[in-house]
Amino acid sequence: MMGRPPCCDKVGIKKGPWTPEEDIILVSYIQQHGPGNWRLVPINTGLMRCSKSCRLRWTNYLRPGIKRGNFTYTEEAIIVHLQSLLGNRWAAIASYLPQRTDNDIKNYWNTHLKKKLRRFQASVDCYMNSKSSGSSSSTSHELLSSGYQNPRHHQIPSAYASSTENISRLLQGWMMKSKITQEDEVQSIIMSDRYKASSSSFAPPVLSNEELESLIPLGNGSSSSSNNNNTNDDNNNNNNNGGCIGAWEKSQCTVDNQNPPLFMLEKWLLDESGVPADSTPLF
DNA sequence: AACCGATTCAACCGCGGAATG
DNA sequence: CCATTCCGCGGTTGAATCGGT
Repeated sequence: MMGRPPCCDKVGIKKGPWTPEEDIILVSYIQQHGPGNWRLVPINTGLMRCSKSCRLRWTNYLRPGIKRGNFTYTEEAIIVHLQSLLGNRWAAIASYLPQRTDNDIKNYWNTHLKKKLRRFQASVDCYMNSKSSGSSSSTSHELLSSGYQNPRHHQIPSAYASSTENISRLLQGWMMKSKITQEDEVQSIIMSDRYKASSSSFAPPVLSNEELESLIPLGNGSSSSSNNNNTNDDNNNNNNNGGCIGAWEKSQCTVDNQNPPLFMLEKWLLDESGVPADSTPLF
């Protein structure tokens, strides 16, 4: 026989939102067999879902250790930073934030951060124009703190989101039965071969919270004339030698005529998150 | 209270690379 | 190698929800 055995056939496949009953079936199956081999999941469980849908449901909502709800300013800054380095490689970005899924990060970028960036760019343009005409005495801080508020930023999770959290909680500890901490567990899941494979050629280090935070040096005003028009290919090159942090450092000193330096954006993000820009540096 | 546009986010789709025989 | 299938990723969709009028 050539190639792999055929996937589940597409006849009678159910689509749309998952029910709690389906979640329980999926979770208890994975509890017994572990994640992976998705082709067999609908066959063995009787779920009328395709293997893709099962994998997506598990990786994005049911697996233990997923953090839902509002993104912190630290997470925002990390995402902005990594997006500038890696482009829209959400899986790679998500590997730096083990508690967040690529889908969540992608959604958050598209619904929140992209708008913030646009407003930020507009503010900077406005500031640059007023500077060149010499007509304004506004500080960049005043300009960047332009009072944007997302009315739904503190949205309450839906009832069923809570119930999936509960299902996840039931699973806490099943995967690594022994003495490891929950955080270790999350990281071990993320870095298991299966999840590592999802990052394909990109294999970043898994960072502790402290290390993550140390990646966000705020208020560093250094800049150079280097160009920030990173292409994805450029970023891939950076990744290949594990040089992500090196590239990161490069971006720290990066500014061009179109794009403001990242530290300004981070400062602005903090402003918007209600963190006093001039308060004691967090890191 | 009812309508309507805007927003969010869970889920789907299509593609490309990896894996397999 | 080649054909076939699996798997994971990123882009997109659309139902649910929110806020304004």
